Formats: sequence, C-alpha cells, structure tokens
Amino acid sequence: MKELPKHYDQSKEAKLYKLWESSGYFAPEAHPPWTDNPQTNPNHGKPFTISMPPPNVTGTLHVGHAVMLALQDIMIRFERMRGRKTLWLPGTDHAAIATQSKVESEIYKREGKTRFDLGREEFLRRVEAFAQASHDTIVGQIKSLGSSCDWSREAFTLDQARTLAVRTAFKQMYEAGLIYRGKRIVNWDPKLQTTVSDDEIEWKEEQVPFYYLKYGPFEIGTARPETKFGDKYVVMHPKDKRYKNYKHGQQLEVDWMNGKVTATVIKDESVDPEFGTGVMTITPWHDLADFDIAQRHNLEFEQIIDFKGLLLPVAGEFASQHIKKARPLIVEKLKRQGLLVKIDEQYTHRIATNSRGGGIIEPQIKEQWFVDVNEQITDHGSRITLKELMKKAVQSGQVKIIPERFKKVYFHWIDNLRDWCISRQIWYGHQIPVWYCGGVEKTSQPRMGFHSSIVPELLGGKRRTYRLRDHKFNVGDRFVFKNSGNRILLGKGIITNVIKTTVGGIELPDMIHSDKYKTTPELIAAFKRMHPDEKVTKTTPAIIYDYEFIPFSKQDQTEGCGQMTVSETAPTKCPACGGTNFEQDPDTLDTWFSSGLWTFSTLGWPKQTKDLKTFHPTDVMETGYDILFFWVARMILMTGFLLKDIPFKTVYLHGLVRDKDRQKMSKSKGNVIDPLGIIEVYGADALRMALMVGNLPGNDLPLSEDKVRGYRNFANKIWNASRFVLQNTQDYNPPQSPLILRGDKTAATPPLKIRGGRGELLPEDKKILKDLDNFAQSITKKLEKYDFAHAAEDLYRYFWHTFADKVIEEAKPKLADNLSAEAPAKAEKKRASAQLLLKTMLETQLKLLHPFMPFVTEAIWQINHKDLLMIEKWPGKLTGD
RNA sequence: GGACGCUUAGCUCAGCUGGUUAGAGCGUCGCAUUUACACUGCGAAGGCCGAAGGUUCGAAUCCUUCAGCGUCCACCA
Repeated sequence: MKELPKHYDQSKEAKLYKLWESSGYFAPEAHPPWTDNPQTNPNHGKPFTISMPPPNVTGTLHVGHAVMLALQDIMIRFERMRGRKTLWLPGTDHAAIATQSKVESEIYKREGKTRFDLGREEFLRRVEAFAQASHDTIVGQIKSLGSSCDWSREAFTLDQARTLAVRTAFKQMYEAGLIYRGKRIVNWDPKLQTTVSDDEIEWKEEQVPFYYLKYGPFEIGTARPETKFGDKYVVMHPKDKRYKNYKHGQQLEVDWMNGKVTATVIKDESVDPEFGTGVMTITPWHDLADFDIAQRHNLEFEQIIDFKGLLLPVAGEFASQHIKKARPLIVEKLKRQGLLVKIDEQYTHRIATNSRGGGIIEPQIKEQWFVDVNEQITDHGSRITLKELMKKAVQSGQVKIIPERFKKVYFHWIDNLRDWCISRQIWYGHQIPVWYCGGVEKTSQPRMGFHSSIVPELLGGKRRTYRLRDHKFNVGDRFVFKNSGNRILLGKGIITNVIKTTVGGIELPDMIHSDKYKTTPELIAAFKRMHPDEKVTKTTPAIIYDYEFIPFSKQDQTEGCGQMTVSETAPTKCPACGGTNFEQDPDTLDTWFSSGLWTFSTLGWPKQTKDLKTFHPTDVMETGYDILFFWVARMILMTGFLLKDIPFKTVYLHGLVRDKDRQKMSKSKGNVIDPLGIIEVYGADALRMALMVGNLPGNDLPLSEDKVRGYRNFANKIWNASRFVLQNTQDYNPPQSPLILRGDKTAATPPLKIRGGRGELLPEDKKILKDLDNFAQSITKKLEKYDFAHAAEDLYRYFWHTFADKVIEEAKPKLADNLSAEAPAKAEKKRASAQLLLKTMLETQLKLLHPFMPFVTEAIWQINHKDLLMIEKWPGKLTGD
C-alpha cells in the first residue's frame, strides 16, 4: 500500500464529488445491484423524495443554506444506502422582487438609472444575466458541500416548464373562482413602485410627534396629519357615554383644514374608548383599519396620497408635495388655523417598511389579483374553503410537522389569514397569464375615471352621481361602466351634468350626473357572484366599488372589447368580439405563487409524467421555520387544490444559524460566516458536522469557527485511525469458506466471513462487535426519527472515544509482531481476531458516518475498494419502513 | 395585547413516558510523549438543574404561581 499522508487532505473533495456525479448514482434510475433483490432489500423500488427548497438567485449561499443542504443530504444518503430509490431534486428560485430590487439598486448606484429609464426589455435582460451568474455560483456551492442531488432534473422557478405550471395553476384557480381581481387596500411601496404582501412587511419603531386636533366639537389624535384632508367621518364607540348625544349618521358642519366640511358621525365597536379621546376620524384609502370601518358602513373612499407619495389636489395648496416634506408645513397651517390643540412628542409609532429593500409602506387602494382563501372548493367530495383545506392537511396528520409545537403557530397563522394578494407591479417574474382584448392601455386607461366610493343602491339605479379623478368629461359623453375585476358590463349612460368644484383655488375632480343610466342583467349576475348568500331584489344595495368608468368611443368596438382571457398561452382571437389585438396584463405574480407549486411543477405537472406518479407526494420538506407560512402553507394550499393531495408527508423545520454570541448573522454586523471560506480551510465534512451537532429542529444554532475546527480535527481523527487499521490489516486474508457468525443475523456488518480456526473472533472481540451492532441500530433509529443532532454526536463520541481511544489502543499489543511470550498459534489467532475486529468496526462506522461526512469516509473507502461507499448497504438488517 | 419556547458545569447544549452517585462537546488546570493522529493521549476540578409552593415512597423531569430572557403573531387613530 502507498504511504498515506499524515493528515486528511480536504482539497481532494471536488474530485470525489466528480466521481460520485459521474457514477450516475445521484439519479434514482441508477441503483446498485444489491438493491435489486426484493428478498434482501425490502425497500426495493420504493421512492424517497425531497424537493430542495430552491435558493434565491440573489447572490451567494450563506450558512443557513449549508444547514439545509447538509440535513437533506444526510436523509438522502441514508435512504440511498438503505436501498430506496432516492430523488433529491435541486433547483433555484427567481425570487422576483428580491432579485429585481437588488439589480435595480446596483444599476442605480453604478449608472444612476432606474428601471423605467432602461425599459422593460433591457431591464429584464440585465436581471436575467445577474440571475444566471448567481445561479452558477450557487450550483457550485451546493456541489462543494457534497450534496448528492440529481442535477439531470434541475429546475428553475422561472423556466419554461415552470411557466406552464404557473399559468395552468392560475387558470384552474381562476376558473374555480379562487382568483379574483379587485380593488383592495394593499401595502404599497412608493420606492419600488409595487405592492408588497403582508408577510414581506418589516415593522420598525419610531419616535414621532402625535398631534391632537380640533375637529368640530371633538378632539382627535393623529400621527399623520397629512392624511387628514379628506376626513369627513368621525368615529366613536357606540357605548361611549361621553358621546351619547351624538347619533350614528348624524351630520354636522365642522371647520377643517381646507374650509368647512360636512362630517358624519359613525358608531363602530372597533374604536377603543380608552385611547386618546375615544374619537377618531378615518382615512379609508390609506389605512386598513379605517378601510374596514368604511366598508362596514358603506362610506366613501377618497385618495389623498398618490402612488409616488405625493399629495393629491384634495390637499389644496399642498397638492403635489411629498408627504414627508409637507407634514411640518401642514402642522404649521393647523397651528395658524387654531386647529392644533397639543403635541405629544413622546409617541412611539410603528411604521411598516418593505423588507425586500424597499421604502416605507403607504397603504393604498389598488386593483390587484387575489386568491380568495375563504372561497369554497370541492375536495374529495366535500365543500371546504382553502383555509380549511390548509388546516385539514395538518390536523388529519397527513402532513407531520417537526417539531410539533409549530402546528399551533401554523393554525394560528391560517386563522388570521386574509386574501392573498398575488400581483406585483414589478417586471421580473411570471407575468400574469391574462390578456385583454384591445390591449392593456385601452382597457386600463379608464382607470383614471374610476370612482372612489362605494355605490349603494346601484342595482336600483337611483344613484347617478359619481366623483371622478384626473379626467375631464363633457355633457353628452356616452360611457360604459364595468366591474374592473371581471369586466362585466354594469351599466351604460350619457352624462347629463358635470359639476366642477374648486377649493382654495384648486380644481377638484369632476362630479358627473347621468339621468340616462341603466343597469344590465350582467350586473345582477356579478352581484350574485360576489354575494352568493344574499337575495337580490331591485332595491338591494350593492357594495360594488370595484368598477371602472369608461368613456365610450367607437375605438372600443373596432380595436377590442376589453374582454379578459385567462389562458396558458396568448390567445389569438377574442371569443367575445373576434378581435385579435391582445395585450398581456403587465403585472407579475408574487414569487410564492410559483414556489407554491414547487414539489410537483418540478416533476412535470401539469403533464401527467412518470416522475409525478412515482415521486409525488414527496417524503420530506426540510426548511427553516421562518418560512413555514410564506411557503409551506402555500404549498399545502396549491397542492391541495390542484392535485387533491398533500405536497409532502413530513415537514422538518430547522433553526436559524447564529453567530457564537447568538446574534443573527447579517452583512451590516459583519458576522456572516461564508460557507465556502470555511470549506476551503476546514473541509465540507467539518462544516456539515458542526452544523449537525446541537442542531435540534426548530431551535437556533450558534456556530463558531472553533466548533468547525473541532470537527475538522475529527475528520483527521477518522483519517488517521483508518490509516492505522489499513496498515495493520494488510496481511489479513479473508477466509475462503465463510461461516455466518452465530446468532448474528442482525449483525452490524453481515455476513461476517468467519471460519473455524484462523479468522475466528475471540469472545472478547465478539462482544465488542455486538456492541457495535447495538450502536448501529441506535443510529438507524435516530435517523428514522430525524434526530440528526444526537446521531451525529453519538457517532463522534463512539468513533473517537470508544473505537480510537479504547478498541484500537487495546488491539495494539495483539497486532504487535513480537508476541514472544505466547505460543505462535495463539498469538496468530489473537492477531487475526483483532484484525477482523478493527476492519469490521472501521467499515461499519465509515458507512454510518457517510451521510454526515461523505468526503472523508469515501476517500478512505476508495483506498481499498472499487465500488463507492455512497451505494454500500447500510449496516444492520434493512426493514421495510 | 395574544401565543409559543427557554432558564441544568465558565460557554453551547443533552437529559424519552418521574427511579440508583445529573451527562456530552468546547474551555480551564495537571500529567504524558518521537505514538495512526499535537488537528494527540491520560486524568482532574466545575452544577442546592431560575425562584417559591404542590403531587409522590421518590421530582431536573408532572402541576400551580412568579421572575428573567427569547421568538412569532396582532395592533391603536
């Protein structure tokens, strides 16, 4: 045998990875001969699948990714050695907004340009180039950790196959009434010019002045005086005795910021009488709570701030000013007017910011696409809502969550879930698969004319006064009136009167009247769809505030009807008018929409592929607990509806990696541990072990370089103990006619090849092997229970302190050449027994350690084996589950 | 405001359904040494198991209360 180096050389890891990869055994199709016999391999043909949570293509991987890759690789390698048909499907996530904002800010820094300067096409080209570069880096990192995933099936959330899946999913959900379009209050980021989901919000505390203002006979408090211009509702708790003389609906004239306003008293239980004066005015357009109140009482909505954060004409002389700059000026004016009562400087306010690198969130009412989580679907014959569907999967035990305490958190999250806003006004991502006949511009232009209030009694046709924005109308103009969600025609009319108003010299949006106005049968149908439980009569008040007011022209007829088509591919002919001029909705989908499909879109869905049949549902979803809601819940939702199935049987949630002082790792703190740097110095095995020991599900894990160094030492210990065993067993000849060791069917390394006389184990050595056997079984049990932390710790201790410190040390005299005191035959027997013992113990432990430390173990194995350790049989008797 | 979790050796944590002297790794201290391995070996010191009460023959473990820490969710004009 060649002289082996004194220290384990981790620089050979890349070569070993190539050896594994080129063997083809990462793919489930290839399996070693020993697995083919169903007699000895009860797991023959039985799949084991993990979908790799796709890392975002936003740069490089961090140690958190290393944890997930190590955990999954352990499970995969363990099951592969147990004879299962293992598939670990890798991929990357386009991460829409995260990637876009990263590229956007880099372009801005370097060239001073925004995405609008570059244009959609050029900008996307840049993002894609960045994504590709990130992807390549990430794949290299995944490999350097030793991940044994099947690269032939690699997927990307934005590639062609996944695009088909996304569009198909969208269409099916739309047709089932789960997806709707409507105006709702959304989290608007004026900086990135897009909506942000509730889960992407990051709250920050801020000390701001709190102003008490005089509003007629009341005193109201606000931290945001700049939103108050249009306030005309004053709200209080119905049981508040202080205000019992005011009645709900009562109107009074008050002096307000831009002159007199007619205020309406509203009694609502959501008001906290203990807070401030117990009275508040509301701004439904820019506050969710206010929006809810306004909706409950059918109040009007008015936009105060535009989408860039500038004040609208309603603000009078402050129009077009940015809210941040206008606030002090507004406070000045209030003071002059005598409306400012007092200022509380010590007020802690929580402001919402976009965690994806954006700005301060300004709630706005906007037209968006939503998934209705309270909509019912048919699931295995019964009608349940999407919320119930998500709960049921976990409640019934079909999906297990480890650790179990996260079940409660999961249920709680679902209970508080609101409709999921899935559209984003960004460019990088899956464009919404909806096409408009006549083009987007034609049909979305009329948004300018949309009405900003609820229209009560629309069905009765009584109300015919509409306030418009930014649009000039003339008497005699014809108009059509459409529900903006599904573009159903609601009514037609001719404008009979236009009212122009000015406040403080500023022209307000037009009010129009129409005496000649008719509702349509489609309106009744639309209303029924929106309110299936209500009986509709001629006088039913409709709460339809999602509509567009479209000036009618001949163009609308010739170039397109505005009809919407939801489809997997661009339509060629409009089913309504025969038009051929289509344009796709410019918005893109929330990134979680495509990742929600991940477990099955990667297996070929919507095509009914063999992979889908074989590998779905997947076995384990291993991910961070911080992502339980974003992702896990949505996968359960999507799979439940689209496949009537669960996406995975077990969810294993790992903790966050923190630094040695338990601090979250972040670039700004400079405490980020770069996995590649660590691997270069200490080797991937050392990092993997350091990430496993002490890593209990759902608990955070402190990681220090010292810890990694400790396991690098362990890798070296393995190397040297192996070197010793190999050197001292070179002359050991396996006997020709093997005998099975008595009573040893579950032995750690069956069958032990033993024959009478030479090569038989001495009783004391047999005992040690029996121990080893028990040890191997306990490791197997721990791995089956997903107890990786303890399995890793046990392996470490056993190898070092039992095998190296005791067994090897005690074997040394038996192996020695000069056994002068004893008879040569007896000495020979001892020596052979010791050799067999060491060889067996070493090989068994290499197999047990392989999932955790694949590189060192394989490197040692390769010294005197032709086959790969990776596909050796797992020690102990294989069981069928 | 609501929920969950944690509190055990200097540090990071194990201790399953209550059962003999409470464990590991790292660290500390002492000793050893041309040994497969100094990326080593042997050994030692270190804990009224957060506090108080209760259940029990018996509690780190079960129950109650409290304190401190942490996390998540909701959210106030």
